[in-house]
Order: sequence, then C-alpha cells, then structure tokens
Amino acid sequence: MRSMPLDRTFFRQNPVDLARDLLGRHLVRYINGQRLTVRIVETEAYLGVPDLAAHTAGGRRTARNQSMYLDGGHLYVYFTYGMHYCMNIVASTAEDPVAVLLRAGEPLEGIEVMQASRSRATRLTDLCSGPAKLCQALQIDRKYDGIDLLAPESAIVVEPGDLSRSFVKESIVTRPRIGVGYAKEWADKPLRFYLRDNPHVSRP
DNA sequence: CCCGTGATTTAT
DNA sequence: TAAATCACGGGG
Repeated sequence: MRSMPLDRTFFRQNPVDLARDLLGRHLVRYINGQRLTVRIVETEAYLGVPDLAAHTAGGRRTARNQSMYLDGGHLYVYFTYGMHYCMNIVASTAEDPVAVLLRAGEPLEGIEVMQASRSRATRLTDLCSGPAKLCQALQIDRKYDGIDLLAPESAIVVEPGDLSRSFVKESIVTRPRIGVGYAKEWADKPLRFYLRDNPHVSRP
C-alpha cells in the first residue's frame, strides 16, 4: 500500500531548506512490489552555479549533469571513481541547477534485500552509511538518473515519514561537506546536515 | 594510510 | 587525443 508522497512544492524549496527538511523522511525503493525503506539521516546541499563543489558550478551543463536542470523532485544519479553511484534529489526549479546529495539512511524495511546487495556489510550501521553504500543497498544506478519521484508508480519515492520521532527538527547537526576539499572557499561552508547521534551517518 | 577503477571532464 | 580528476569505500 502506497502512502501519499510529498508534493512538488516540497521539492522546489532551495537546496539548504530541502536538505534539512529531508532529514527524517522515508526514502522508499520498490523492487518487484517489495518496499525497501530507509530513514534519511544525512544530506548535503549543492548550490549550483556559484558553488565550486557542485557539478553545475559556473553553469556547466554536460551529458552527466543534465538532470540537475530538471524541476525539483527529479533524481540526479552520477557514477564516480570507476565503481560508485551517488544519488541526489533535484531542488528548486529547472532554471536553477541545485540538488541535495543523499549521504546516509537508517534501514527500516527490506533489510535482508539490502544486505544481499551489500555482502561486505555485516553490521546494520554499515549498510547505508555513505552515498554510494546507499545506492548499492537500494540498487540505484544510472538507469534511474532523471526520473521524476512524483510520477505515478515511480520506483523511488519520498514519503513524509514519522517526524514526531525525536523532534528531528531540533536535532540537526550542521558541518562542512565531505570530500570537497578542492572547492576553495566553498569547501568550508556548512552545507552538510545530519541527525545528532544517529549511528547510521557516514562519519561523526 | 593507500589504492582500485573507469566514466567524465579538462587540457593540449 | 591525452591527461587529470573524482560529492567513495574497503582494507591494512
């Protein structure tokens, strides 16, 4: 049974607000009618044209990053290091190529399927505690680049989740983003967000 | 700490 | 066309 997804206006927020608002939400991946669900616990905002760490810095528009130029609520999946996929949720609107990187999730449903996709991960806290781990656990690759999360019967959906659980809005830690040391003054900006003390984040 | 791994981007 | 890069993860 599918619950009501969030609507388009939710995803059209600016990427900082969306990155914070996505914490505690449920990311659901449907595979053969089965639900794989994680609670989103860590995100990063990428601010587009001026952001030297963003794939769209300087207004770059290439075959790889073209989904960042879609409307809010679409998916941007990219391949890197010759073996890893990472997924973003596009924010704002098509004129503004910004996105939120999903960096970690807390497994809730379909855990055995996720474990089978990640044979190296024995502990639950290693299953989705990184952007490429999350994609591997949820079996998300470039085939899903550019999909609309709000399309009927979408294989990937964001649900409202249970925000009453721990008043997450008061428990957000803000830090510089991971792995963007090349981005000069943008490397240190506080654009990474995670739920305080959650053991499923990629690193404390 | 180091390194795999290859698509993508950037420099010639 | 060639070289450098990389929003990472796993192993020592």
